[in-house]
Amino acid sequence: MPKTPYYITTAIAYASKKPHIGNTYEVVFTDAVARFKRMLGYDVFFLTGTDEHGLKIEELAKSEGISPKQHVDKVADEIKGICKIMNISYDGFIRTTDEQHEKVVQKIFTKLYEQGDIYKGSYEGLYCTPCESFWSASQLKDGKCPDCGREVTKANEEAYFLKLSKYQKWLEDYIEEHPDFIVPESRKKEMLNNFIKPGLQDLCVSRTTFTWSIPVTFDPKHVIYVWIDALSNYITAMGYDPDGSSEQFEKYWPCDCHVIGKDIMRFHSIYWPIMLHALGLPMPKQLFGHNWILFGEDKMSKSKGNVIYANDVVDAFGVDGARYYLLSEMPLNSDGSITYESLIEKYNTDLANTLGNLVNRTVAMTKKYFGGKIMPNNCKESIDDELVQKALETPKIVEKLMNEYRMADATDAVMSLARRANKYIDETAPWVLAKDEASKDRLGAVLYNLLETIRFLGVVLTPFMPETAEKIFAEIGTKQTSWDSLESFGALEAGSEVGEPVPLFARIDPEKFIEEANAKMAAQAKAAEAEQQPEAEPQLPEITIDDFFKCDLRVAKVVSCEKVKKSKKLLCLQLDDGMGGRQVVSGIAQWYAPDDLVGKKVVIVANLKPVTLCGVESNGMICAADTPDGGARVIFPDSDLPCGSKIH
RNA sequence: CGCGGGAUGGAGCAGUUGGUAGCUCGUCGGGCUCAUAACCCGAAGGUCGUAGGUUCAAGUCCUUCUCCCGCAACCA
Repeated sequence: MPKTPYYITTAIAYASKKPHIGNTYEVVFTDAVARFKRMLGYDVFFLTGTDEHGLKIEELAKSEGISPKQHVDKVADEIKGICKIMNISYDGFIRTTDEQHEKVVQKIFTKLYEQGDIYKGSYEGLYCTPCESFWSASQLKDGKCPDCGREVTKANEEAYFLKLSKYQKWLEDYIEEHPDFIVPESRKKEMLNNFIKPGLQDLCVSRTTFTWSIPVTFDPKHVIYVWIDALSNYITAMGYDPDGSSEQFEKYWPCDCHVIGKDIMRFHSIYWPIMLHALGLPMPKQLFGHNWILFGEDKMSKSKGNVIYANDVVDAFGVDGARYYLLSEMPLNSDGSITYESLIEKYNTDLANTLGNLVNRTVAMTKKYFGGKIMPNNCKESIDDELVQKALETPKIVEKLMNEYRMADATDAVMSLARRANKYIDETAPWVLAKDEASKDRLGAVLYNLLETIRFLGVVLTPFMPETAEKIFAEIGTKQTSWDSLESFGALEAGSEVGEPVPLFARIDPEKFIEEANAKMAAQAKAAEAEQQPEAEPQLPEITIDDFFKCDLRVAKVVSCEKVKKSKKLLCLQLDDGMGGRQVVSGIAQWYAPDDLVGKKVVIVANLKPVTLCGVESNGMICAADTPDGGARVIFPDSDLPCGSKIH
């Protein structure tokens, strides 16, 4: 009987810079699923890769003085390197600059155009001529181009659009009728309520403002903009072709699971299904949106110095230490958090103490009492039953949990068996048995049960920690490593020899480690700070003093201040401006509590045209300085300046 | 009232269809010595965010409120 195909993918990583450990989580997660499915006998294809086009990469390459291709080659190599050190068992690695991919994407684009799903229209926006860029109103800084600060003008750009509106109803019905299509459930509701039900806007799928992308065949001044290019990787990599697909594609499509971050759920649950539907292809069976791994409470960022890369963790904890941590720490319903404290704790308690020490002490006893030879189990006692029972049910539990993507619970189920085995050693006290020649048979049986349980552990751990599993098998001298071999207790080969007892995981001293890690983080933050200096904002074009005097800057006192309801960023301030008072709304709620500001003097732009924000009128602007980490700090003038003082 | 998720012993989490509240870590006490000062046992510690309601019975269902988080909107 042919094996059932199973096709699983990660999102392709944007090849702009080296991914950190949080980004690496996805590929490790997917790898565990892929390995697990292979063990169950599926014919698995596991695809990952890189997304290599776009303006950002074009610009990055320019600033580095290399070609975009050179840049993405470098980053793609880094990403492949990470896969290698994390022991990722992908079957395919697609790059969107692969010739085959580019060719097929062009065909897809053309096909959609010819059948009327893509049409030519115009893209309305605010255009900055020198930068050749379009901006939306909300991207503008003070009404000017956020890049160069110059005036923008209303302009139309010719562009191609994908008709999402046409398929809205179909998509809504499809998602409602297939409750397992988008998991977890909360993400599905998010998509449905926030995007689909309010109505889909046709999607702009081409650009003329940069060139580092795939040209539109029939209109080469346009390049294909991200979505059609990037999402198609899942089918082009498998050999899809509108003119006739490969056997491989026919075999594996539709995909069983797209593993993606929650941030790109939108593209995968809306654009992708509509594209596929328009192409006449079946839907992927499932989209799994995973959460993020944060550093403590924070997002990782270079300026905070808390960026952890895969190789940092691997250097200290080994591949499997890193894999185990990522897989076992992620909660179901919220973002996970990585800290060195929890990393060390998990490593020491689960891997070194519970699992590693179990293997070590068992093998050591086998050496000591039987010269390393595995004795047959011909002396059973009822006290063995509980251990045997637990060993037999563990693979079934893991299977169930893995099918629900509950990694943390699955790894815990494995550890639970290891703990039970440690307890069994206490219950049977082999060192007591060893003292009496008459209980030699029983001693052999006890060790057999332990070694067999360890074999179970090894097999069941394989998807999560493949390298450790291999070490375990070598240490207990078994060739019985298949999932099927866990059907019954006793497949371990009596008569064969165990290996040398080598510790699987060396314990780590938390205090010493954290001290070093903190020093490293501080150094990283400092380096990032230094690196950021040259990136100072370019000075704006010259103005005259008359231009400056158009701007009425005043000192004002904050009389009262409160948060704007329904808004996370806005504070509403009542000011004494020496001119009768006014109300100003400011987007600084993330950095200032209302009480921080009351009574303080601030600098305002007094003659700014009033606007309404979130339903609240704002007459002016509070002056604040940008901070390197993207925050803002309000400028406080001397408190003895009278309200209304003019500033120049 | 924009949409959705969450609030469970010191910490991090699990609790399927309502029926004595669990797990890991930490703490305290004890045991063991095969082992990586590892392992095993026991104990302390929770009125399951708040206020009501349904029920013989609610962490689990309904409603109110408070606080967190995600998405959307919003940084004049």
